[in-house]
Amino acid sequence: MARVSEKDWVRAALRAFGAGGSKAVRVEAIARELGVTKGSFYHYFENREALLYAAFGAWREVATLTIIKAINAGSQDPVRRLEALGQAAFFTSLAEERVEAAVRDWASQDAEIALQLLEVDERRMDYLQELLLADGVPPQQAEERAQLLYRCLIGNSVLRRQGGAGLTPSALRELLALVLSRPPKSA
Amino acid sequence: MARVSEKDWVRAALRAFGAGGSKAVRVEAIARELGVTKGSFYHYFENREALLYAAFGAWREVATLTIIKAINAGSQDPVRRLEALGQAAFFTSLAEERVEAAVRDWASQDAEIALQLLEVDERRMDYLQELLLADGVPPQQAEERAQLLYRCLIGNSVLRRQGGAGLTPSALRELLALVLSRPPKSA
DNA sequence: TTACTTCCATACGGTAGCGTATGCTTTAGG
DNA sequence: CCTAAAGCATACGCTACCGTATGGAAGTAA
Repeated sequence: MARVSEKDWVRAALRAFGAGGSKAVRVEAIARELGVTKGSFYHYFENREALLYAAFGAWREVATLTIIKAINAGSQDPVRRLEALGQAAFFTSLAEERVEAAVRDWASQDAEIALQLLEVDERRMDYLQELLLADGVPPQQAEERAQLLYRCLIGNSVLRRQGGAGLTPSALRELLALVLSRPPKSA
Repeated sequence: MARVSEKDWVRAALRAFGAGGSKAVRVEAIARELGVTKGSFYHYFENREALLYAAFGAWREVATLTIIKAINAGSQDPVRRLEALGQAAFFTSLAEERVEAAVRDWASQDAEIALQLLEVDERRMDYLQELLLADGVPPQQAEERAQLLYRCLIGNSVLRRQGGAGLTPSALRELLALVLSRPPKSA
């Protein structure tokens, strides 16, 4: 085995993290996986917690911006952007979803992580709201529907991760039709 | 300390499970909490796994039926039932949500649990679909919207558990208005 | 009481994991 | 080449678990 860098440790930690949550990030296990011993680890990191936070930082950087940038790089039409976002949520790799789920799980034990995760969620919902506003949904509804839409995406991710079927394409269309509809005024 | 029953063990296990997931269900820790030693545990259970499955069974029994029965015991009007269900999802104790989240987390590691959890989800979605149908939503939309609504509830539970705000009452009203609306035919 | 069962304590062996101490290699600079 | 630092191996102590073996105490029934 060649030399192992700090980034190698973080990458491997993210893999383990996605596979089994924060408790699965074990120094000695990852060392074996990388073909080295703990000696390497404690050369780069203060302790196990430091590795976990580093892994979280790497995830966080990607989680908020990558998708949004990818969407924005596509069509200018907000409707198409919403569709693309739905598709992205639909086809996102399970590996990434497992990491995000593990982050949420970890957040329930670590207040600092919980705070930062909240910010990620806020930013994503703001983006959804922007798209809805850009499509002419009134402000009041746009905010509420962004909350609803985001919760649908989260819920869908949860169910997919469990092996349940994702949303059917037609249900996805229905979702977009609903959140983009003009206020029905009916109850 | 008085004698400790098998049910005491299961109850305590559920508490630990909700607090820290399946890995937090530790025989010796729970024994301390109950004021006994492992001797008691291994008298009632084959091993740790048996306790976990017993705890899951207890959860499962409640998770599917309790809410549905409570709703059905209320108003006959499907709209009011949906509202009540939204309120229930909104006000459900965090402790119960944490247990459910821990179950979902566990399911990602245990195929047997994953299967049974899938059935729970199916049953709940069927119930939602029934309510929508009973309110005159066309079959096609009812099925899709049941999926959407359920995902919203799951997503909301996830966010609440993280310390995020739950749905605002007005967003909840908007959600119900959307899933109950007549097919808008617009996109 | 006696005898039997249920329930639990004590003590042990074994594994997995964290963190530390210490020194051996390999690499880079001069 | 020589030296210093970076990268890593080895070995240790420690804790937290699981599971087992065994006997004792407490309830119950005759």
